[in-house]
Amino acid sequence: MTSELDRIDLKMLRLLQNNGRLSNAELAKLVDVSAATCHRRTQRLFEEGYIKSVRAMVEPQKVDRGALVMVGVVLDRSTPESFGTFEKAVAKLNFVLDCNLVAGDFDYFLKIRVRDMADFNRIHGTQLIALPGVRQTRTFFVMKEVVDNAPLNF
Amino acid sequence: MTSELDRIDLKMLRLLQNNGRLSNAELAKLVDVSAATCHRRTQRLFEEGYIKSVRAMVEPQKVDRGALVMVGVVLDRSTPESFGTFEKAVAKLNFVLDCNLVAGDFDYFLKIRVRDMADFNRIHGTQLIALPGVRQTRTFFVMKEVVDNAPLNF
DNA sequence: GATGAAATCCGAGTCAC
DNA sequence: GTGACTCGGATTTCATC
Repeated sequence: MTSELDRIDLKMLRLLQNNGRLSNAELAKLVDVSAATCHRRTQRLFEEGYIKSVRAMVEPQKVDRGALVMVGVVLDRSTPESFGTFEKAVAKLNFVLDCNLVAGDFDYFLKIRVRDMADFNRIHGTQLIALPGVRQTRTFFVMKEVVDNAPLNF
Repeated sequence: MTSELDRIDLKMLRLLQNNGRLSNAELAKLVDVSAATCHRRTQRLFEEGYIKSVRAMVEPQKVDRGALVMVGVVLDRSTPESFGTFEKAVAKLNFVLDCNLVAGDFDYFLKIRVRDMADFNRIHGTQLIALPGVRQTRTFFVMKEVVDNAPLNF
């Protein structure tokens, strides 16, 4: 059963979001509870799904994925089957970081990371416009990343 | 000095990206090196900036930030000062997860997380259109998150 | 139900090689 | 790069409230 989070749980979540490598002992000191209690509470945050995962944030430039592109997609038809087919296909593309169904001028917005513009153009021509049901795409090259993946505020 | 990554380093990066809680001992087994070697290599990945940080991924719905919104922004003027002022102001808004300067019909794209639509409307009226130099904004409410923050493929 | 103290166990970090 | 050793933290037990 998922019960409420108290002030200590929230503080732990914020601390772990900003530094997932905190040891249990360190975290316990920061939130002023015993190591045993801290351990139990952390377990609960995982078990009850408050923390989905802990992830090392890899620097994209360092692994040759320095180009970020936003792509707006419009589908041919707005049927549930059409959406479903498109979504299944997109989920397999590992260069797609985000894919969101939106209300407005586009059906979907994609956030994509690739090596460079040439790489994107190749992928666009071979994989994006080839996605099922795509009528048109609009590409927005990112010229500067001002804020990238900021921690969640809560 | 930043030298190249070999096959083992890359494998470690991928493993840590998918599970930042892996202990050094576990990681060492997975990449088939001794714990001491694994430890030194991991240190290097941090020191040389391959891993920016390790983050607990908090489930937005669980902390009352279930609404995701993409916002396209157009500025009044396209001067460096105008961009700089806008960017400084945006960086202070803790509900902004991403902010990217793009080429195309908009100047910036923002990715925003809030409690709900009512919350967004309040924020839009009081904080977004009030950002320095904003001529217009276009809001795309996210109706379904198909892929959210997928791990980087490299 | 929750907690913290203590006891055990295991891994991190450091050493020599 | 490996293996060993030491020390500190992770995890469990248990008494207590």
